[in-house]
Amino acid sequence: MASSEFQPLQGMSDIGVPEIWLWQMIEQRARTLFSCYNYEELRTPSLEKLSVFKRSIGDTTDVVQKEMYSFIDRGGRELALRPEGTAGTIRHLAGRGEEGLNARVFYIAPMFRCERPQAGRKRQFHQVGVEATGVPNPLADAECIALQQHLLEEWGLTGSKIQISTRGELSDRQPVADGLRNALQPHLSDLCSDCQRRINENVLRVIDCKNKNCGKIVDQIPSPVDFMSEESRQYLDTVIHTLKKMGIEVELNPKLVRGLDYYVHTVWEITHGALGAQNAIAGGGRYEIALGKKGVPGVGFAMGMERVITSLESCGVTADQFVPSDGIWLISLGEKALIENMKIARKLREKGLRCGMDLEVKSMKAQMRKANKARVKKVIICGEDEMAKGILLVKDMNEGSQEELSLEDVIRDA
RNA sequence: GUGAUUGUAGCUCAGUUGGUUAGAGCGCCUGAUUGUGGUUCAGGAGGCCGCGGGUUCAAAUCCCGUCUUUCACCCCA
Repeated sequence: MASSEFQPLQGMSDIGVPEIWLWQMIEQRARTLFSCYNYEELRTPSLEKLSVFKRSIGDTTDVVQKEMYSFIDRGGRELALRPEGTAGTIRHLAGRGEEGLNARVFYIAPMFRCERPQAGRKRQFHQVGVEATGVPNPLADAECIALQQHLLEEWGLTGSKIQISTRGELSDRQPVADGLRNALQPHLSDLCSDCQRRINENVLRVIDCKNKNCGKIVDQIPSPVDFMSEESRQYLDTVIHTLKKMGIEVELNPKLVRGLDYYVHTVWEITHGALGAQNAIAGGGRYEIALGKKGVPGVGFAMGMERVITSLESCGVTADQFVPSDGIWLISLGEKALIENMKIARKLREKGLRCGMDLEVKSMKAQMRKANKARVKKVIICGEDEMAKGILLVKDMNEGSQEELSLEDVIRDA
């Protein structure tokens, strides 16, 4: 790409042939599966009031504080491009009253985060996600994880790992934070400088610090789950037990930390080795989102489509496997045949057949080459002889055989 | 936001210590006696050397800025 005039913005990309075939496969199979699980599609606007995200994702989270595209519009309103799908979805469902409190919706949509691009991280990226509202129920969480695992299977992804943990109930937060702080206090001087700061701001972050030294210390102290109530631990056990019965393998990881404020109870993450530093292809959890005086409880997940695609490619699922390869190419020998073929093409397309042709007179050789590139199954040759005889010469591109057929025969065979 | 890294044909990339008309492979187009693709052979088209400035007799090559690529930190999907 020589000139920047033709480039999209930093961290954003155009998606076309050939990758688009993979995207289409992913979206088609997702829609089909969601319908099997009784989820309906919901499309919310990309742009929302800033407060929608501040309140549900959390005012102090990095996503809100430093990653959002937010701005003041001409009317002086504070707006933001959505950095994730849950907040807008819940905003919508909360407005639907009672039926919104017991709904199942899915979305496939672009999200925006103004970060420095990196492997598996774009400024405009795409998520497929679901939200199922309703009071906390371990079976709902299990079903949600099962759906997600099923989806990965449909796409043909292998080698992914589901890690699960819990954040407990709201009332568990304080005991967990206090417990961790107390446990870490004796090791304070051995923690990295970031963690010394985190211990006051957000203790949970110490738990998943990548620093080796911090990791060793964290291994010695109790996990967050140990400080939670009996009920919270029981809830997680039920989720894991149910999944086991359903034949779904998950790995309990008490050190799993999810950054968004709205999570309560079950949280999980799906990772894949092909990814690099950003190794999570998906994340999910149960949440309780406050909107006005209402708290909307639910469970949901989001998967990063770009990350799913790099994972798929690493296990041999690539775009060229989904190239359209049926269809017909019309070859016209002479001006009159060109017009005749326009008429035939129209008829074939009315029957739902993929059908292409050159729109100017070219050599037969050139037209055959195009037919080959278009990967069509059959070629119809139309010239003076055929028009005189009132038939079409049909060539099978794989076998190389030719036969004379009527238009009706062609339509029936295809 | 911090630290690295990249930019030359549609694609993947060469391009010597600055030196004349910037190359290759793939792809594309045209042909190899009548109206037949994939293979082969011959020929051809196609470059703001990311952009702007500077140094120099001379810059794809050196310097500065800017945009972009890729990667890591941070955080997340």
